[in-house]
Parts: sequence; structure tokens; C-alpha cells
Amino acid sequence: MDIIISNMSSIPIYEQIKQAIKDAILNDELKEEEMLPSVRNLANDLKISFLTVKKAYDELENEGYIRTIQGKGSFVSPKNIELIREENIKEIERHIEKIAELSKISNISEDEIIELFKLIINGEV
Amino acid sequence: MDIIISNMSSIPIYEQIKQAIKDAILNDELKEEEMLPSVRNLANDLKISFLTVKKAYDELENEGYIRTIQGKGSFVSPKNIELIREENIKEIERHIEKIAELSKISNISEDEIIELFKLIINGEV
DNA sequence: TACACTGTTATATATTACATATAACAGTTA
DNA sequence: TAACTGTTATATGTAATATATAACAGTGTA
Repeated sequence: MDIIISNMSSIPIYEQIKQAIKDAILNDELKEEEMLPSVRNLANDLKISFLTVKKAYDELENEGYIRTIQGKGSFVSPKNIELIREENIKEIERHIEKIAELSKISNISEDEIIELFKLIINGEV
Repeated sequence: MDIIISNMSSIPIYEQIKQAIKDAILNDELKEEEMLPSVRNLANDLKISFLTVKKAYDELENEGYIRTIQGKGSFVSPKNIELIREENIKEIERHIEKIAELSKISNISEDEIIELFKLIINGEV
């Protein structure tokens, strides 16, 4: 698993770690029940404090992505595809609401946005 | 102009003020050349420090929304509709990119998102 | 000119989030 | 027992946010 963090980013390091691990889990780079790097190992690799890694792991555990056992390590939880899908849809809805506000302000039409959307989607995939 | 701020929010007070004033300008509640409340007046109304209001005004000035003249006050700048439109489109693109990532993760189709989008847009308008 | 408004600046303080260092403790496994 | 795991407590540092207070400076008017 490759994790690249930047301390120039305004995004906290522990958030960057969370996101990288979530992505790895969702893309099956990290398989179910696979062991994550130990907090100290990952901290050494990234040249940061183990407490920062622990904070990321703690939050991933609270969100259901991993399980941690003292003395053994942290492990990828079985994926709850349905839960993740619902969370993603909620987040997508929040983005759409923002888009709706912005488009209203500048009188950007529904069609224009859908065009923009198709353009970006196809550039991404 | 009604400005409602919450100190419970994780959004800084000065950001809340900025957004409220931007919205008021874009909705023509604040007209071109109209004087904004003085930093001390607005601070008193909102029961916050005038320095917090000043921070909001300073940033609004940097972003081109208002002009401030020492001794006189702060005034709404002539609207640069084209600039605002471009800024909004950029922000919309950022949201669409986020949506593209999320939809890829959960295999949500382009059509589903467009449906969602139309639903929300029509709920908003 | 004095006054009552405007905005500006400097200094100091407080809180919170983020990140770190260090040390000691506790569970697991070979 | 040794060498890994994770956990916890204590202390420190920085930056962003927000405050209070005081003094200074520009504008306009009675």
C-alpha cells in the first residue's frame, strides 16, 4: 500500500492517512482481514509520530473500516458494501446541493451542469 | 441585511460573515455602492469582537466584493458578474470531481447521478 | 475646532486542533 | 524472555480562531 502524505496540505496528516487507507480498502489493495502496518512502522515510514497514525486508525475503527486488537495489530474489516454505498450517496447529495446553490447564483442552467458533469465523468473514467 | 452566525459551527465566525455578505450582494439585498454596517456596529449586533468582523471585511475586499475607505466605511463594489460566474463554475467543477470519485467507488451510474441531480435541483428551485 | 463617527494597528490573552517526544504499561507470539 | 503488537499519560509546540483593550488616524459635521 502506497501512502503519500504532505505536510504542506491544509488537510491534517491523520485525515490524509484515513483517506489513503479507505481508498486502498475500497479498491481491494487492502483485502479483508489483511493486517495494516503497525502504528510504529507506518509512523517510521512516513517520518511522523505514531500518535498521528494511531489517531487515523482510531477513527477508521470508529467508522467501521478496520478492527484493532491490542498486541496483535489492526486488520481490515469485512466490507459493508451497502453501508459504504449509502454513505457515498449522502455525500454526493451534499455536493449536488452545493452545486444547486452555486448554479442558482450565476444562473447556470441544469443542462450546462449536466454537460459539465458528463465531460468530467468521462475524463475521470 | 440579516446575518445569523453560530459559534457552535465548525465554520469560523469570520467565514460565516463572509458568506452571508457574499450571498446578500449576489442576491441584491446589498446594492452596488451601498455601505455595509461599520465593523463596530456589526460586531455589537452579533456580540462578537470587531476584529473578527474586520477579518471578514478584509478578506471580502481582497476577493473584490467590497471596498473599504478609512474614516468612511466599507462599500459594496460594482458586481463583476463574469468573474463571479467563473469562480462559481470552478467551484462546481470541484464538486463534480468529488462526485465522480465517489460514484466510481460505489459503482453509481452516470444516469443515477443525473436523476439525483434533477431531483435536488427541482426541490431547490 | 471639537465631536462623533468611520477604519487601523499593536499588544496581550485564551482556546482549540493538530502534531510531536518520551516513557511506561499491557497484550501476543515465538 | 525477547520482540513484536497496541495503549496511555504527560508535556511541549505551533497555528488558527477569537477576544479585550488602548491608542492612533481619516471623514464629516455642528
